[in-house]
Amino acid sequence: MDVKMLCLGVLSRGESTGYEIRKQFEEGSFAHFQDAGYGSIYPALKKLTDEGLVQGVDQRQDGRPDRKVYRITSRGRQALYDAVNGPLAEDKFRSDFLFMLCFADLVSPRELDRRIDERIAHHRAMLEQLHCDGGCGGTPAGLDFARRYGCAIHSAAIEFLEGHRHELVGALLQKQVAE
Amino acid sequence: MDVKMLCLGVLSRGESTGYEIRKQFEEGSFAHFQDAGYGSIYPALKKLTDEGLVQGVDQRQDGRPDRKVYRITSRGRQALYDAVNGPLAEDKFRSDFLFMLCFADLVSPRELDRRIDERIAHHRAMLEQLHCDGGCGGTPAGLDFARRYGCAIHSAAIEFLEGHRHELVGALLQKQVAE
DNA sequence: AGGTACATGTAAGCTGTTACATGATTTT
DNA sequence: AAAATCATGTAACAGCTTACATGTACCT
Repeated sequence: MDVKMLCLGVLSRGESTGYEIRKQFEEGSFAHFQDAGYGSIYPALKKLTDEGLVQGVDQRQDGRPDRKVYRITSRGRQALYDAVNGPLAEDKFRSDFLFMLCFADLVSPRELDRRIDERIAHHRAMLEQLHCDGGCGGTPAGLDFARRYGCAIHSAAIEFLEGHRHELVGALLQKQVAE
Repeated sequence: MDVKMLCLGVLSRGESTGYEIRKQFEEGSFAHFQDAGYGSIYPALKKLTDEGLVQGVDQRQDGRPDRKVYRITSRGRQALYDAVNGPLAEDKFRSDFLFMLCFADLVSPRELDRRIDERIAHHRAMLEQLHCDGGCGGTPAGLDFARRYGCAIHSAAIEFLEGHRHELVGALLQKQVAE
């Protein structure tokens, strides 16, 4: 799914602006498994407009910058339907943190410990975010399932890191003494 | 970390060819959190050679195509050290599967069920792969930790999907009946 | 006879990131 | 007075993917 499809997905839940769509990927229900910045969202909305999948209407506001509210078209809904029912690309996951862990022997145990703390804090923040925007009755079942899936993964990560960090740091400290 | 650093990481564990490095990202210890194809590995090795971080030696083989064996240099080791101790980019995770789940109401319950089966099978395959290449005594502590981290995450994903799939499919079936 | 594994590389293209440009209003 | 929020967009660049080009040997 490219940024175009992601925007279409957000717009299928209701009209929105480029700025608001961005927030969905930063804080909202999609934040834990997708990402997109202004530099990809605005061009995507333009292309979607050219293809007739969305329509944008300028809206004047006083005190605030004008904004352009986008709405999905019926052709847009069809395109989303096709994409969701078509073949899906495999997950892509890249983690500098795990890469660093592979070469943990190059990092001081103290620094490693700090980084693991930071990492756990990050997972906790994600968990809180995911717990926040859930639960309200009107949420579609699939969206809520994806949210709870995210909770499960982040919880498991925290549990693993808290349960096993000492083994890693311990092993590295011992190695350091041996040298 | 770009593909250059990934190659440097693999080469820090011992000399290797482009072809073999690729396999590390497809089946080996890095497969669960990084990815790279020939089209990015070969150019990366060339650039690393130009920068003096690796050295490549041509090796003739009979019956098989000649190959070029790369070895990390001391400057290469320093560069890896710097990268691992420097600031790390945040994890990047994009999942078409989770995106599809968000719009599960657009997919038939039957098809959804099939896709969840497939997904669970995929996680099981990853788990098996991760269990395989682990455990041998000589593995550095960090590499093994990253491997077990992967096991924890994939296990949690399986557990969640098996434990909650019926709620999702059930909700969608009910909705279908209601219409 | 056809598929897979071995093995290296290039070129074009697609996608997304980063930095820039602009500017009012509200909060701290 | 400074920083954050609201708000849209472009241009240059970096990075990775895909397709192409080439060829042997082994397995079914």
